[in-house]
Amino acid sequence: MPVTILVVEDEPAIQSLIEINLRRSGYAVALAGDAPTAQAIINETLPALVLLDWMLPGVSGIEFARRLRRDARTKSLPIIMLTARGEERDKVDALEGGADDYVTKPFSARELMARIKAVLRRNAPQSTDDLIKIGELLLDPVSHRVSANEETVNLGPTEFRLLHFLMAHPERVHSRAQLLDRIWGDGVFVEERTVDVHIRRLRAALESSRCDSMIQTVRGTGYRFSAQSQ
Amino acid sequence: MPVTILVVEDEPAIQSLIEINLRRSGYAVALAGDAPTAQAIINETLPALVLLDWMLPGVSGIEFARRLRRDARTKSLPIIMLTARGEERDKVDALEGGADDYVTKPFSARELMARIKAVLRRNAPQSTDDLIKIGELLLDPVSHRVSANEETVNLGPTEFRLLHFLMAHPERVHSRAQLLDRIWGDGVFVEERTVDVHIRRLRAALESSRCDSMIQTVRGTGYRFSAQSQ
DNA sequence: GCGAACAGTAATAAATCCGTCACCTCAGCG
DNA sequence: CGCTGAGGTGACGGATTTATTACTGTTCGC
Repeated sequence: MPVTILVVEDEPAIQSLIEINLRRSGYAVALAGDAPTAQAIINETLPALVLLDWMLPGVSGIEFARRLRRDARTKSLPIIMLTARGEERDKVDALEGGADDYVTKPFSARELMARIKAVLRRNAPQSTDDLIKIGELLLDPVSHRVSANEETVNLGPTEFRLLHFLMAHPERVHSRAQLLDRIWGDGVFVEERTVDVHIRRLRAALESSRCDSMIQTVRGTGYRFSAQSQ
Repeated sequence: MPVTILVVEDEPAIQSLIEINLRRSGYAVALAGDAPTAQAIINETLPALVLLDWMLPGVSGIEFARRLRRDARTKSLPIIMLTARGEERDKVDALEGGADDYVTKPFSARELMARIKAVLRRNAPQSTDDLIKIGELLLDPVSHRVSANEETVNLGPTEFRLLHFLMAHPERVHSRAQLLDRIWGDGVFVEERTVDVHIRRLRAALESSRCDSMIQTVRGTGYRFSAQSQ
């Protein structure tokens, strides 16, 4: 059973470009030029992932994403946003609107495929007690231990939770707000910049094993944990 | 008797490397260089887990794994495969062949230990009357005795139960609440800080044999018993 | 009943950690 | 090139978490 990806994009050129690449990578593709069509397709058969253009005729992509998040059936349907270059606000809105990732146009086919794969992978059921190993970094939630290249990494409680979250959701940008929500908890009032400081402390702890490069800054948006450097 | 792990691996260097690490973590070890020997050992005494190299002379590891899965007596014997780096197909085959987990070579001792622990935890109750030896520490539930480096360690009743529990569940953080539940009993009302005091007393008793470092504090979470320092 | 051993509590000391702020750096842009 | 805003960095004071010690009451064997 092939994995189906729904592409919501109004420009035919881009649409078919994406379609070709998706098919070549072995995905089944569903196409929609606007939100209503997309909604109809989703009602019919739930795709594994939605590639969603920010600019859509009628209902905007971000609005559509929010709608999907509201509906229980599509609540956890992974969404990747396609945004125009440089529109920082778009990125922020996209992530806060519930997108799992975004890709800025013009994008490379390879990048898009990589992100799709990453999002699909991370959507696999993750029991929070499993060992996580990414690159040389090893995190064991059970013994509450982190090591890199055989060496123990010492972390404070917050840094540990931060790293755990990041490694459980790798290859994905997280806004500071999201990180605060997921790691600090819901009703906590802390400055967003506090995240920076903990990121800093985490990086410092990973520096000796050169793993600090896995924690990457996405300017204007947030942070990302990634195996591939930059 | 402690938990026995069967290592099936033809390279002597790797074999002994694994053996040393396993022993240090408190496991008993059985060694085999090929499938027939391994089979003989298994027929003799069922180990708690099998570490199985993918590349074996004669019968391949994967074939051996399948055979174990076919036999009723070894059907649910946990298997961890050792596969060569990067061979994705191997991993898939290994898991489909019935392995519970796999580790790619070259692997870190730490990772291997963590995975073994995880697999054992998944399908192992614990016989509470077995002799436990981890590092230099030896605890005998039957005679109610503890020794370290041949020297007897004197413990009060609560300290003994605490150490027993910790050694029965090593490499694992326990919150104070969990410890109170499991060691003091369910309906007991005691201050959580009391745990600290008993940990202190336990450490003090282990100090002379330098085993106190095995009882580790995990700030913000609880305590952990571990063979590896820090 | 007496003393030793032990458990639990509380008070105090010590060790870490946390959140902010101020200041610095640097990329992106006109 | 200089501006501007985002992120990096280092320091600090307060807050939290643990360690340690002392103390009290209890149990149990004798």
